[in-house]
Parts: sequence; C-alpha cells; structure tokens
Amino acid sequence: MSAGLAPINSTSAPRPLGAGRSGAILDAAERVFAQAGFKGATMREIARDAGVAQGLIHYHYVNKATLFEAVVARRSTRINEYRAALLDRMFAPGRDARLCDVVEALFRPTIETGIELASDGGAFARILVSMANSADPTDQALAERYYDPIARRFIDALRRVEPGLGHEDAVWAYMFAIGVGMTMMAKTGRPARLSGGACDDGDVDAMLEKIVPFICGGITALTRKTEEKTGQTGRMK
Amino acid sequence: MSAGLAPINSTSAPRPLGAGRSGAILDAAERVFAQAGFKGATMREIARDAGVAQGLIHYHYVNKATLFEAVVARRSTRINEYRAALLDRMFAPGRDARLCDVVEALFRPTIETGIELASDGGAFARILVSMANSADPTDQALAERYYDPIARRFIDALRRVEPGLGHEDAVWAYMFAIGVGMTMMAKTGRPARLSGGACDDGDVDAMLEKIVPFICGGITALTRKTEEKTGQTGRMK
DNA sequence: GTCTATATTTAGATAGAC
DNA sequence: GTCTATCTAAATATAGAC
Repeated sequence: MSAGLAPINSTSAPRPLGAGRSGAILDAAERVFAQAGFKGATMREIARDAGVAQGLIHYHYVNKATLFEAVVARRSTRINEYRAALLDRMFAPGRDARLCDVVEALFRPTIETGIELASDGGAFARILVSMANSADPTDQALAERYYDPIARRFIDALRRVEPGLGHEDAVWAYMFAIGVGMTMMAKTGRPARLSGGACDDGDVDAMLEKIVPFICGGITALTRKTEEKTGQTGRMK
Repeated sequence: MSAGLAPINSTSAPRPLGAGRSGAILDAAERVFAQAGFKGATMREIARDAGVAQGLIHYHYVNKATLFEAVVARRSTRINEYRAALLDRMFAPGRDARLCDVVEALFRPTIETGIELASDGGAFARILVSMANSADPTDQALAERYYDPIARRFIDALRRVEPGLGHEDAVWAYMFAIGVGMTMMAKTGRPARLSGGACDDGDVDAMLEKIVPFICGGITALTRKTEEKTGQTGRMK
C-alpha cells in the first residue's frame, strides 16, 4: 500500500504467524501436508499435531481443500510480495540489474520466508514442489492464482536483463529455472546418496552457489541460440 | 546378455507389454497412479479400468505398494537398459561423445518408451516426476533401487565429456538436469498459460530443443566456475 | 470458539465359490 | 485364475453440549 518497499531485511518481530488456535492449525496443516501430500494428510493428524479437536478445523476452515488453500495463500502472499519488492528495487531508476540478480530473486524469498518464520523447516517449500509438478487441475488452479502473476513479472524481468531472449524462450527459461529450484526445495537426500555424502541438499546456501550459475549459463545459452538463428544482437528492434 | 547393443531403434513388434489380465492390471495401475498419485489412487478404480475383479489385483500383486513397485520396475528396467546402451555406444572405442549427446541420452529413452508402448501417453513419466521430487522414504527407496545405478553412470559420463567438471559439481549437474527434465515430463500446461498458448509442454521434441542447450549451457557454466577457482584447465591431473 | 461424540462413506484386503 | 461378497479400518464431516 505505501510507497516504500516492503521491509526486505526486516528484523521486526519474528513472531509466529500462527497465533491462536486458528494459526496453530495452519502451522500443523503445513507440516502434515508437506510430509504426506494432500491426499495422504489426514484431518485427524493435523488436529493432533495442532493440539486441537478435529471439529475445530472444520469450524475455522470448512474442509480439507480450503484448509490447504489457506496454507498456500498465507505463505505465498508473503513470499511473492517479497519477490515483487526485490524486482521493484532491482529495476528502480539508476540501477543496473544483472541476470544473476533476477535468478537469485526467484529463490531467496522462498528460502528466507521458510527460515524466518522458524515454524517451518522447509515444509512449505515441499508443498510448493508437489504443487509445481502436479498436473492435477486443483493444484494448477492454485498455481495460477498465487504464482502466475509473479511468474509473468519474472519472465519480463528476464527479457530486460537478457534482451536477446525471445518471449517464448523466456517462458521456457522461467519454467526450467523453477524446475532446477525444485531440486533444492525437495530435500530428497538423493544428492548425498549419489555423492557419498559430499553434496547436501539441506544446505541451501551451498546449493544456491551452484544453482544460480547453472541457470544463468542455461539462459545465456538459450539467448545465444536465438541470436544465431535470427542474426540479431538483441538490442536492435 | 549378448555382446551386441540393445535394439535401440527397433521396430520389432510394438505389442503391448500388458498381455493378459496381469498385464492389463499393470497398464491400468500405471494410468491411475499417474493421474491420482499413490495415495489418491484406489484399487477399485484400477480394477474397473483394467476390467477385472478387485480381488484379482491382490492375487497377482499382493497389495497396493507392491503393485506400484511392479509398475515402476516394468518401465524403468526397459528405459534404463536403453539409456545404458546409448552410453555404451557413445563411449565405444573411436567415438567422440559430446556433452549434448549425454544430455539427450538422459531423456530420449524415457520419452520414446512412453510413445513406443502406446499404452502410456506420458503416464509413466508423471509417476517418475512425483517419485523424483518426493522425500518420502518409500519413493526414495524405489529411486535408489531403479535409478541410482544409471545415475552414477551418467555422472561419470558427464565428467568424461566435460573434464573440468569436479565430481561434486557433476552430481549437482545431474540433479539439476533431472529437475529441468521434470518440467517436460510433468505436463502441467503451465507453459501454455504463461505464454498465451505459444509454448506447449505436450510437444516433447520442441521442448528437447530448448532443454538440451539450456542444460549444456548450465553445465559448462559450472565447469568454468570450477576452472576459475582452481586455475586448472580440466585436462591436467 | 472449542470440545466430545457419532454419522456416513470409502478404502485396502480377505474368504470362499467356481 | 477369476469372480462375488464381505470384513475391518480409517477418513471426512456433522451434531450438539459447554
């Protein structure tokens, strides 16, 4: 609402969002949905985890589907306001945004929002992973409502920092970048298995140091390919 | 068993693998698991889809979990034999394998096996997507049994065609490549939404033309970063 | 708002005839 | 091998007291 940016590095009151029983239910739902998926999660376990009666969940959130949406809405709103603020700042007059800044802005808010709230531990990120890779119409409807608007902004941002990138290629680049990011959020433990323990997908900072160059390299490769085909340099129009 | 390679571009008898009722159950299970996930799928619907009595599923496959594993085992065995054959051929004496060949060998067998069997329509690919991104111990156990061995071969292959790539970076590169590939297999319809219909994630050939350069660009970027740090050129040892 | 029941549905799995 | 019928457990959601 205000003219200023959102408090990006705010240290203001890291109070748990889940205040009161209603919030405790949301916190518990996030954990259980993350661990078991929508179908696998049960209202009973969520109630037990939240320390409330099962009936109370239905009083506050009506049914399982709207409870799930409430979980998604709560975090994604914060995360995407943060992401939008980073984009605004990056392209403010006089700034010179680079590709790697855009890519980093794609992931940091999701990571930090998880850490900041402390009630999370990567749970919401795992919900995002299953949503992003699901062809289920319900999941895609949520993705469309909560993530497509910011996705379009990122696609535009990619083209601004990488003028040679066509619009279709920018869409693909965005999708691929998200796909790589899912590897980090999923926390499957597979990198450790395949590396004898050397690679740890629990260490997000170490992963970001690999992911950002990988994605930037991938995107510039797409740009080069387009330029070779069209013979354009990107700037001309 | 023989000395020759597996018949890679074989046109021999595209008979459905699902012969008999036992096979029909496997085919139906693949479709239903793909559409609803493990938890969401029901034995009743699988039976109905296969046109058999529900009890027969338990006679052949004991329970839901082993039925699921049978579905995974059937396809992954074929796919990974095909992938192994491509790697063997690629690194045969006198051949000069390139990075893009290795990356393409990562995906083509999964795509073609789906098309070839015709009874699929991308269903198994969607099962793979949810398995690959799941932190559930059961899913990871399947990934370990059916996919880790070939994954290690691909990681080695990446280092052979990209000598400057360290082992840890090769593991990350493999994980990121799989992550990008999932974008193609998931068939969420999101690329079409974000591009006003211009990008179609149902067109795998068009997607491969974007995915392969993206991944190769990403991997060479990782290599360059390592070389900058160590000052090595890759060949020296 | 919150709880304790409980109604209703649906799931995976089994028994036993053919 | 295959079917029909059924058992048993578990899940979502509701009713109604406090």
